[in-house]
Amino acid sequence: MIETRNVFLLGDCEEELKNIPDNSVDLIFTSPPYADQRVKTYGGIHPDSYVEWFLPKAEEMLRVLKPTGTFVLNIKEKVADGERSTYVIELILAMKKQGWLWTEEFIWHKRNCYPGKWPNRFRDAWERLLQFNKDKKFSMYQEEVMVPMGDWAKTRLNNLSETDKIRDESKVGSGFGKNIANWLSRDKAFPTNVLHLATECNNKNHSAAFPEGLPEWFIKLFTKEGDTVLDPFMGSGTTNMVANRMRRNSIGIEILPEYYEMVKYKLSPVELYLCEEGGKYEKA
Amino acid sequence: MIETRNVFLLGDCEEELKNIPDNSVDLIFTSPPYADQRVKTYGGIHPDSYVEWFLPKAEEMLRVLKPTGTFVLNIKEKVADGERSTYVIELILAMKKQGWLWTEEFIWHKRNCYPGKWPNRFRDAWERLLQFNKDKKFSMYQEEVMVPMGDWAKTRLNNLSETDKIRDESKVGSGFGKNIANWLSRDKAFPTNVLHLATECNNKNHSAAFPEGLPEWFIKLFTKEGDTVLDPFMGSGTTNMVANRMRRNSIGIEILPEYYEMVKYKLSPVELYLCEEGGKYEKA
DNA sequence: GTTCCGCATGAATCGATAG
DNA sequence: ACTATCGATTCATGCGGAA
Repeated sequence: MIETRNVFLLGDCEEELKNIPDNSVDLIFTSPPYADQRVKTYGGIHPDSYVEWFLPKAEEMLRVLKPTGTFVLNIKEKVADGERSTYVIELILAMKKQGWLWTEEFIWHKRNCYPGKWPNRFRDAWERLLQFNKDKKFSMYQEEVMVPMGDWAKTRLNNLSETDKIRDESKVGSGFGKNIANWLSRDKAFPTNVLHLATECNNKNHSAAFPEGLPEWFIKLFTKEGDTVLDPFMGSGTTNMVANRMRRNSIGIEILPEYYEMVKYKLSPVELYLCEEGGKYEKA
Repeated sequence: MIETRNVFLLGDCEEELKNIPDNSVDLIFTSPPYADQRVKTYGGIHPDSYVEWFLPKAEEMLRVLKPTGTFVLNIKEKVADGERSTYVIELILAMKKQGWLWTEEFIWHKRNCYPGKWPNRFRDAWERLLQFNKDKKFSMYQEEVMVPMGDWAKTRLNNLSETDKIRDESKVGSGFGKNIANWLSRDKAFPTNVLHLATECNNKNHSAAFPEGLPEWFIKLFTKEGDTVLDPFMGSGTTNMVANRMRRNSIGIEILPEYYEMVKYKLSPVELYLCEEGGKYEKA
């Protein structure tokens, strides 16, 4: 029997993070409000002041993260006046000055991105997953995401391939589509820093910012059972719910009471799990 | 009969670019030596001085590009001492100060055949394709790169137009409404800003920096026949060869005599093409 | 029970119109 | 002139009901 603890805090994470001890969190996974987005719900942060807004929060996150821990930041800059805004890359530079190591940048390829057509631009189908660390020696459990090819192939082929194969075949001679057979013949899939996940566009009470598969992958990769996962911009609590299911302790901070209450209602502060052969993450 | 002109220059592009007139190039597509990469061939540029090294060259490129033209820069920062280097994002900020517009960042997802494994990092499967422009109004031929629609289109195409009509009627209020013709007989969709191309695994007598499909896609997108494509870091001449095949004029600058000679040998300064029904890019 | 179809809707972006 | 709002455009996905 494993007991997993959930802590939910209501308020601005810049303040609420101060209630969390130094070096106590194994993974921070979050998707903050993007600049000028969600103006109605979060008030909206102007691109020009985004770095300044985020930096003190990042400072607290740096404090609460264990030296072996990892911070994964899901973010994407929007277009302003025909150009990509630079606040995200400015944030990277600023966080480095703050003491963070910018270890890696993963790409989340959104298969079902928002539609639309413009004369000067295609649809934006990717977001950044910036990996930051306190120390060069951090915990990483690669084998947890190096799943057998059987499962991975099904996912890849179901999610990706029918469309991709068609598109590939139309590009003969350009190097497209040559290597699909290679993916099929492997017994182990080696993950890369590119993730393919569809957004979940059909949620009930709320719109999830990201699919569950996203936090799940990083929780597998950077934590083990019993570790602690923090989301300082909890929103609808996707990260916490997934962490919970995977037998990790979770901390969530949310500034909006309606989201805070909703998550508290959905997830209990203590969850009990039964250890069973074969069944992972099964609730007791 | 169409005549296409190729110009090859031997030398440092910072100097050689000065031989090219103002506002004369429609597309610059290039993959410069990455910092600390290709140490043997280019001498290697240290990450700390990369921006400083690149900037005067970018200044000349800004001069030779037409106002309607586009600069596509294929680049990826390497890992140094466990961290991603920041010279690429610093370069973006510096080029903006120089007058460039950072219009878009495309992702080249490299579907590679050779996996790798490190204790703290997965294989890097993507590179940046940074799009810069001089002006907000630039030429873009989107219909040239359309891709087949997803699977659902086969069975759901009819329904989609129904759905769309209904959705449209809910917004009726003024004018003609939408153009239904856009949806009838639609079998292609516009692509996104994520490109899937396999790296070329077959080794030739040189190591190509990128597969032919990469310049081909951007040449289709940003130029028409008879336009001029420039690669200031020509290397083995992939960009020029593709441009040539697609009936665009090309300019290539290369600092290493052996590459320069090889390309001159492969590609003649003037190519003649026969215009035929149905056959695109067929050599006379 | 499968499969198929109807349908709603997304961390989007632009251009026109209104204040 | 400059900003805020709004309508138009578009494609992939999952759910739920129908065949």
